[in-house]
Amino acid sequence: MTDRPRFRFAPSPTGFFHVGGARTALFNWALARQHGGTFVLRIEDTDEARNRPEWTDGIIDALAWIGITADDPQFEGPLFQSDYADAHLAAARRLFEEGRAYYCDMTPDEISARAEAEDVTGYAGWSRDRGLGPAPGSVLRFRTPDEGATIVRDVVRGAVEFDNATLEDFVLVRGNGTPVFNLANVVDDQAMGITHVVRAEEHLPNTPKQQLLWEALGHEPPVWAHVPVLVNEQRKKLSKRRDKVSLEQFRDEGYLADAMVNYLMTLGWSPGDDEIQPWSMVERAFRLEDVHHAPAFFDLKKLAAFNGEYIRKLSVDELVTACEPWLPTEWDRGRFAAIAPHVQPRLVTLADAPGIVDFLFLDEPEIDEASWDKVMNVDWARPLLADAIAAYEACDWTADDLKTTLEGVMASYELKLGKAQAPVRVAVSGRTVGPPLFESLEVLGRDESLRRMRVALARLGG
RNA sequence: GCCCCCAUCGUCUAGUGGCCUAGGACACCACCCUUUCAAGGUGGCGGCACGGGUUCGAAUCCCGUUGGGGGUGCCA
Repeated sequence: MTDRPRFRFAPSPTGFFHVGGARTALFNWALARQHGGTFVLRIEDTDEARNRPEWTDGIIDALAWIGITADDPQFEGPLFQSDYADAHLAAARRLFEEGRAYYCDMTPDEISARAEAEDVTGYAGWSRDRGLGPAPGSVLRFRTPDEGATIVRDVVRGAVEFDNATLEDFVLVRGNGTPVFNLANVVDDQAMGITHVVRAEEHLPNTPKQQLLWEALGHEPPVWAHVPVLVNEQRKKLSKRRDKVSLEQFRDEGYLADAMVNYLMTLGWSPGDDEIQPWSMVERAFRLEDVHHAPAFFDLKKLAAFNGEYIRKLSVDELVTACEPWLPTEWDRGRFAAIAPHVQPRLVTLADAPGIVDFLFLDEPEIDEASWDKVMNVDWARPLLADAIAAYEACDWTADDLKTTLEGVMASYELKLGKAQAPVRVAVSGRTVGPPLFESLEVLGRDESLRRMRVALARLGG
């Protein structure tokens, strides 16, 4: 690798940050870090994006969330494609003057008509020798070589050969005078001193054209690397329409950045037998050469498993802090902290937290009728509840004591603790499932717990 | 149609000619633990797409087939 490699990440703003883009960014970031290089953020802005600066801010925020922070010395940007418009046109002019490109005044309709008539696919260089000059409505086309092959040396795929005869004379500048993606892209990369282009595989077919442009413009092509795309369960490229692809959405649903980053890095690459690895390790171990070649399924279930694991690794303090955005403002923070150790192993996402312990904060528990019917429709439910209330009135109100006391009560019913705790649980929480009962009671407090139990008893006709 | 890429358990992957009776992770199943639900522990199920070569030996190399995907814009 060159001394100070420069990697570029070139998203086009769309109002959300694609998880596939996040992975590509991470790959570039790891490389830049381990080689002391630079991560260049180039915004490939369009007219629409130019009018929406918040889209660019969104990209920067999303990158920051996954640890790629704009104030890091190895981060450069954002740079905007639109700022290089003059350079794009200057390059086009130069290509024309040097005979590497030519003007064509055929309309798309004329082209398809002639292609059909001559039974060829696409544009067959019909204006190559017409000596046309620039004119309104005319496009500038690149004169691709007729013979030989363009060989793209790709770090992950090896040498990929494209027969030049199959490369048509592609458009460089549109009829309205604006440069096309391939031209702008190459000119920008050159202007920004990019040495490594690491991007998704969908760009591979564009690469021979871009490589030809690099050479025509007098530069050595960069190091290319095309990483596999992310696909859905139907093995199709992840699409915004039908797949959950927005990084912001995962963030807002309570996925941890560390979990997301770790999971994303296992798509197309593996850190070894232990997949749960901190970024500090991943950053050192990642190798483009080791990237897998086949598309990878973005598996929400595995992401969820990673997230749960990362949540369980948090200290209780960290967990409480992390949950903050999802907690109703009126909830007592001390009370949440007290029960937090017991919600921790039950979380898939941080957003799940409130739903698990809401009964500790509500004035009245929300009684799930199905749970009530299931648990209370036994003849021993009412007497056991009555006995429990009586025994609890004289109890120390610690989780241990609450458990021992209930065990004393249930002895006369010949019940196991699993059964005996059910009516109490439903009386207090309204549900059959939830955090450990006695710890919950301790946190809820004597008065409120007993009150709820009495309400339940009354409903049972006691 | 044409061009390009790809192919190991359901999924993500390890594997670079003998360490492979193919390893790990997620999911799934069973059991253990247990205060419900989780978490945790143990075990299990499950794969080299197919056909030809090359080689003493192939998941690994070559060819073909089949199957997926991507690209084929005056989109990016």
